[in-house]
Amino acid sequence: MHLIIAEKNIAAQRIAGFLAGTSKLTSDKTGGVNSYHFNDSVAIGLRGHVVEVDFEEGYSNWRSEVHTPRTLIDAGMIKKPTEKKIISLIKKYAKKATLVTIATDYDREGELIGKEAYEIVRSANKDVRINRAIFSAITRQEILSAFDNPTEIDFNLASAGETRQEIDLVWGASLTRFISIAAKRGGNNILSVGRVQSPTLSMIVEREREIDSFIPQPYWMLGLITEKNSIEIEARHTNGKFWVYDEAKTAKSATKEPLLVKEVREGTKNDSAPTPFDTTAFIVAAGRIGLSASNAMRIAEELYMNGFISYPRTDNTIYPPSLDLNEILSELKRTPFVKDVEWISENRRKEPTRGKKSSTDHPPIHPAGAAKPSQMNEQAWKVYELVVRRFLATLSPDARWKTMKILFDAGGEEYTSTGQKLETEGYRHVYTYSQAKDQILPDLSKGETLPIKEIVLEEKETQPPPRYSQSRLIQQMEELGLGTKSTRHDVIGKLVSRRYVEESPLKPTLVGKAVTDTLEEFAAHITKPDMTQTLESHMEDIKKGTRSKEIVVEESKKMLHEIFDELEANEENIGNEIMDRTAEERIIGKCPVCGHSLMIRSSKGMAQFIGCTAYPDCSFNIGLPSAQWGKAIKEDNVCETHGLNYVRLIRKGSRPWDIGCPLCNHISSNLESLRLMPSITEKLIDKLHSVHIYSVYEIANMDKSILEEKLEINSQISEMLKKDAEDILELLRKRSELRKFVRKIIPPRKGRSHAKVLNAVIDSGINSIEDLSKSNEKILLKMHLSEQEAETLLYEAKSVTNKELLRNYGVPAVSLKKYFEAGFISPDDFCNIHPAYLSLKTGLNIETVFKHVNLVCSNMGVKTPEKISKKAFESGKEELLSINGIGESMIEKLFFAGITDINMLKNADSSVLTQKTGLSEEKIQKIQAEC
DNA sequence: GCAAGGTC
Repeated sequence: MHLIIAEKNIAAQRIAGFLAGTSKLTSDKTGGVNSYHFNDSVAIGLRGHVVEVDFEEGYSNWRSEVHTPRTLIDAGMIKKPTEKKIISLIKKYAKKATLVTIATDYDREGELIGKEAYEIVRSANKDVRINRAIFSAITRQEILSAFDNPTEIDFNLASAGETRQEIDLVWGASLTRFISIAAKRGGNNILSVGRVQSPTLSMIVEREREIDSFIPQPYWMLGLITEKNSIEIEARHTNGKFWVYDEAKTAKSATKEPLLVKEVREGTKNDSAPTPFDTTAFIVAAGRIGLSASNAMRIAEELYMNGFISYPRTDNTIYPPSLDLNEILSELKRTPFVKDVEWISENRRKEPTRGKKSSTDHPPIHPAGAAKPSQMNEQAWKVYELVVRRFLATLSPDARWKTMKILFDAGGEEYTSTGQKLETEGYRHVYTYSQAKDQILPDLSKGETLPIKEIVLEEKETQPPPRYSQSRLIQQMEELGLGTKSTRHDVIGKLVSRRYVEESPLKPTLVGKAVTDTLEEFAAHITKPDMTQTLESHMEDIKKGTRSKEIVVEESKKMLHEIFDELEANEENIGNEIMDRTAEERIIGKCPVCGHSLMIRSSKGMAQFIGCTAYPDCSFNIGLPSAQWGKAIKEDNVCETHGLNYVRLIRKGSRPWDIGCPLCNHISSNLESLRLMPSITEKLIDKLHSVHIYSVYEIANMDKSILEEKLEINSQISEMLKKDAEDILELLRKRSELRKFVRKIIPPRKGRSHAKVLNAVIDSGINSIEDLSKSNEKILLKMHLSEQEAETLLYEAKSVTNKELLRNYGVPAVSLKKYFEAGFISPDDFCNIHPAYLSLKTGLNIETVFKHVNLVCSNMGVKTPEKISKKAFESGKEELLSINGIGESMIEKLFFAGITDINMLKNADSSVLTQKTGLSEEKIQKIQAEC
């Protein structure tokens, strides 16, 4: 059997399709992994890398005293399977295979992925022949030829890839751990370092430094406006920027009529049709139509999966000869772009345009199938259209512009004006993304004179360089060789999620700057693109066989050790420096009480709050929602009233929660509860606010004398306020308990949120679970509840309240559970139902039951029933059972009536007993007679 | 918990 292993499922499917030809092709799914069968062959797709490198066991604890970050440098490495199902399926087929062909992508990572597959095959089958098929496009022609002329795996090339993996892991992991530990950061706040991310961050930081240190220079621009045939013409002084005002002014005063046309230069300008899309060019073009890099890639991936466009991750800008451009064109006739396709067939250029980079991995991004707008959403359609139009543009002729440049003389001062007109539309007919702007000048001829309508002297300023946009940064990364076509856009996402940079345009945060500066000082190598460039050249040597992986890795490790010498000697400084510089990230303004700084802080667990840096001298603080709702971060906006930065809670995978000004939020969220205090007045609230007391909690917990002093009130009022505050706190506590309770029991339904039910409950004066338990179903039915729900809620409320009451009376929880299970849920049950019956139903010892009944009754002020000893109780029961006609079920009824022995039965009044037991008088008299 | 590289 012939086993074919491709890099991904779709590739396996398409390869199988081409190889099967007219033979029957079937597919099969095992454990979520597809395989494609034809003749005696099976094709399976990997999922890129199916194993990953990691450190051997024992290095997972970051804070280990023994395995410090430095020890990672020389730690052993293992390959961990990441796609176990795929691996086991490959092993299964490998055992039966007589030939295995590795058909992964034709680039370095593809070769490494191929080698990983090779090793998996070998582990299951020592002898099977394994060859390699190479192709740059999954077209029938290329695939058939690749399988007709197989080669061998290039182990040198794969080894170059492994070198990269090891160096990346060792540098990345050791430095990430070191710097995170030094700055005391863990969990979501680690400070990551890497060969690609750190130089990328450094570029953003460097740009920000240029912007910060930029000193704008004033300059002046001189221009004039003239006119011919009512067409206005603007002309600029040929000096360009005047750096000295006086010079500009002199030139302006010298500018005099007549305005003489000195020269008219006409020419043409070629406007080349664009080259085929590689990933970077695609991202840039998508950026121009308003898509972020990651969105563009996500959509392109979708279009690829649905067969509308070719593989979107490529470095190639030259169509391979095997790509049938005519076939694509005829396919596109079935799209709304049919008119453009027809135009191409009449105007097509001889050869398609070609870019500078040809690579072996995949063809440039091109349309792969016809699509209609109804098959996808609007954004996806925009992307599809872009790919189609770009493809058509690469087959279109260049555009041509007619240009005109006029030189004027005005009293010895020279001015110039340029115009342009699209002469040949060319590719612009189909590629409509940049508008062709004509700037038409009227016909002018040498020697002609014109009037000067206006002379304009404008003061301007030089501008700092702009911050990077995502696509500009991706272009820059590509130029420097950082990252790959598949990873560049992810790197930016990584920097954002580490909170090193903020998006659009990219701006470094304090953390980003601090980390970059530290690395530049102590580990400069990893902050520069040179590291990648050197690595690339070493990998080239490994591929050629002139250098070994071992030597390259060893050299790299040696260098990293030297860096660690410096780092470890300065660990404390490095940590303090980063912590100091990033503290500002959490300072949101001045403390209204003492003027020191207010800072976002977090305590153990999930609690977070805003506190004063002068604590404990100043205890001003504002509580924030728990971090489970999101981590509090400072925003740029500042509250006009309080001068504090806004705060927002961010959590992965959810929308951010905007708190706004934390003090405004604090005030408004506490106002309602302050107003619940009976003794409060609006005037008093203003007074409280003016001395920075905002919550009931603060009043309740504040020293009485301090409260008097601050509010200038007497002891009587302060006492009242504190009493009120304590009551309100208790009320709020109970309400919050009630909320939780209702939430737990009543499921939310459409049109009936928990909030709606809860508001109705509180509005009707129910403030605690206890209130609820004393309520009735009629009231509850008004609260958007069904009868069933009202009943459940009432029952649960009673049960919770009673349980708490009985616990307070001293009934132990374990016994309580038994009473509840038997259906005795209220204190009344304990006083009204005879202990004998309670004991029988719960299985609890009679003496224990008496003890509990005693506790409950005395607490409720009810007389306790007369005690019976265990011995008397048991013998009484036996006596009763010995009477003819008394069985277990009648014992239950007798116990319920308080009859526990023969004597009591004999002396009982039969009519009373009838009532209590529900038995007929006749029957009672019969058993009484048996006694 | 760490990198960068595949792919979904």
